[in-house]
Amino acid sequence: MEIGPRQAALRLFLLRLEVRSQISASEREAVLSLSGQPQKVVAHHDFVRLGDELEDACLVVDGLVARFAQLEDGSRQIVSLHVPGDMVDLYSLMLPRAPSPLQALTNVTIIKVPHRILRELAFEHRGLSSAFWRDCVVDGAIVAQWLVNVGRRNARGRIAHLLCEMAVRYAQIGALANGSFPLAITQDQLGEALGLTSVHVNRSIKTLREEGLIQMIRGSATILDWAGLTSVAEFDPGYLHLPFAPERHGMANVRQVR
Amino acid sequence: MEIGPRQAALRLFLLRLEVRSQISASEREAVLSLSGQPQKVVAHHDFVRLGDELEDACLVVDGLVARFAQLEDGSRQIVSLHVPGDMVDLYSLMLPRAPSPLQALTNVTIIKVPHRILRELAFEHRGLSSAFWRDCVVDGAIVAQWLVNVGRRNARGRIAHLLCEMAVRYAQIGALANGSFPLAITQDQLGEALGLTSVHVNRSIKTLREEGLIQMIRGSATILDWAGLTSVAEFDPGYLHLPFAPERHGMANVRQVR
DNA sequence: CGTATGATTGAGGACTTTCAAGCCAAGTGG
DNA sequence: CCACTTGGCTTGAAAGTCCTCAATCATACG
Repeated sequence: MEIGPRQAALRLFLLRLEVRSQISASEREAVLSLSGQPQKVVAHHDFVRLGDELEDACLVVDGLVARFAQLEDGSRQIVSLHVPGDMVDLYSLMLPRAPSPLQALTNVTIIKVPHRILRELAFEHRGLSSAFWRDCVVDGAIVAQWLVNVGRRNARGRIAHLLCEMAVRYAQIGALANGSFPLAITQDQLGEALGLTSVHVNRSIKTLREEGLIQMIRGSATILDWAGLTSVAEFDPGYLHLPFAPERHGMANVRQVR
Repeated sequence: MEIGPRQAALRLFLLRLEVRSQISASEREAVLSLSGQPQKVVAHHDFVRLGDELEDACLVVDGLVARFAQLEDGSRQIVSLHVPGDMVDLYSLMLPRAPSPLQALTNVTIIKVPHRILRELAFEHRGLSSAFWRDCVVDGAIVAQWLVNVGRRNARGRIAHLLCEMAVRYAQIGALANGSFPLAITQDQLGEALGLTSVHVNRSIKTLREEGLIQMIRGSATILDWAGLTSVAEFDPGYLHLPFAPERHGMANVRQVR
């Protein structure tokens, strides 16, 4: 039997909940039977605006979604990135008035899952209530790591750290192979996430490339030297609360001789 | 009847929960009867270390507490600041293995509230469960704002924004009067919070002072021109989810003529 | 094939850091 | 009561990182 995109996204969502929390069989079923029709959003469209009164949370089915803030001069700071299986604004259950807008960085498919249903689930199932709460907390911990990244590292380190994080997160959804994962993000958007200009992002990527650590072409990132990159980034994946074994993705934990 | 420091801190904690969530009378009583003896921590001491297995959450009774991250070179990034009435690591209910260390920036009094008791409370009282969850989410939203601050604003703007935020938070606990509040933080620590060096913090504070916007002396910050400062900071208090009326604290919303 | 979006590179300037020194207020001990 | 110490604040000069402006290049697409 073929499974649709909705089912696939729900499985990813469930899988991540299970990695971080204890989920019972009935809770598992409840999550997998969540409703909501997939809908498409074109690249660069802000599909949630600041202050919107939300009645649904967005589950990413396909593509890359960003949560961001915008200043008066129009410049943006991306505050989090979301891959398929992420419930982008699960926190909106607690803050239905959107505290940050959401943008589709690429063409995206999302499912709007009604708050009402999520609340019912959390009400009926203690385990899911905790799991949702915990996921919100982990999301916060990731933002905190980004703050450390932007506050303390130089451009090269910031990019390295982001790439490490995204590699682990793409591994979790089975989209990391031979060190490559589909990071469909422009250098402009990377700059918005890292507190840099696209020009400087470009130069720093060049440095990392010349060091033999990474490669980035046409929406795909490849990590050539996991040990080297994590060392540059001072990356410790603990904060993601995901299992990760680099050697299972063609990223032998051996620093190349240069 | 005199109330002890524990009772005072619990009242501040409860007050903030009530501002952000619907709390029933029985829930109110339950919060106020939380146990835990006050204990003192001397300035600069890291009283929670990375990876500690926690069995309590820390409620600040007095002083200023910081959550931070430390890099290999010893440099630190402060990720959040906590004033009296804040349950610093409420999130530890969901992540008992400390994801960030905690430091006393000043001499501090805290109460360690057992997770067990908080869990019982959340289990018995739906409203408290939501309130705790929501508070975790708001804490995350504050960190996200800090990320925007560090990622997008220059030193002057960052300091202005932090001062605005802390003014609102001190107002909430009744510690803002005539634009002054007790921000007992060194310029070194300010730098650690804002991704700057203390030298540059110093120069930027000087600028703000010369512009007639603020004054900072001996552990006390004074906002001389609220409108001017919020304008420099592009500050919008919404993300704090606290009530705030500047004119009630001797901070008329009128920009001074310079 | 022209157009558009994103990547790349150069040059100059702005903001921030580093290193170093001096200052000031508060606390300590003789 | 006063030298002495200490932690934190202040300032100067030089260097470094990152930004701005601008032009060129590459790739995809209608």
